[in-house]
Amino acid sequence: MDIKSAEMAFFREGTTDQIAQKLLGTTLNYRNPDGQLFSGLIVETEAYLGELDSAAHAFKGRHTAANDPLYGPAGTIYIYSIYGHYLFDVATQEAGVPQGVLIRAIQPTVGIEQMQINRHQTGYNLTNGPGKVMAAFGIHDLNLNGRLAQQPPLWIDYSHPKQPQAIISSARIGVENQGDWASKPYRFLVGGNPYVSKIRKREVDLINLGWQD
DNA sequence: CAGCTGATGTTCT
DNA sequence: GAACATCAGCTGA
Repeated sequence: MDIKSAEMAFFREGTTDQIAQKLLGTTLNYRNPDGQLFSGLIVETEAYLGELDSAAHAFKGRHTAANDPLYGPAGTIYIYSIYGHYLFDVATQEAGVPQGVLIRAIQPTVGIEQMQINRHQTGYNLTNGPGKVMAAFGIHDLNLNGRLAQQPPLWIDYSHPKQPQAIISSARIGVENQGDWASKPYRFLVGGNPYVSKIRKREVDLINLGWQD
């Protein structure tokens, strides 16, 4: 199997909720037009299971210009704008199956100073929410919508994932009134990591940040 | 720190 | 003109 096949397999291997969990501990990267690199460990994801999922953009097969990337092959980037913010998703199944994973939070590792400038914030507030991640990277448009997340300039590196001590699941955020599936446990997070959105201070692991070793 | 609320801009009706 | 996979700033404790 060549590298391209291996990369595609990562996203197609398993159900979308399994992929959402496998993405925890992998690295999200972005190289901006000035050549600056931004990286962070993915610490929170949500799975959206397509046509049957009442909380998903593709519920009942809804297919518009805006959500078209969800129908692309595994690894297709789906950027969605909401309330003036931009959110990053990746399609997880074969073309025509509109399932995907929303990246909700990262633990920054590279480009932190520029992220602080882009966000006008410091500390855990830098990237502890889906709109905050894109803003930290300086992405405020749909330019990379529909591109592949297996290659620069916006890509996921899953070659040496960091291992969570524990993966916690809960109901997804912000979809409370979106029907029967709203309460299903399709949100996944690295237990104890301080960059997880809405985590309480007393639940944070300040020694290992929720990672093994 | 938790909880509430107004601002926000794109998409679809 | 409504809906929305959000955020920051404010309040009260």
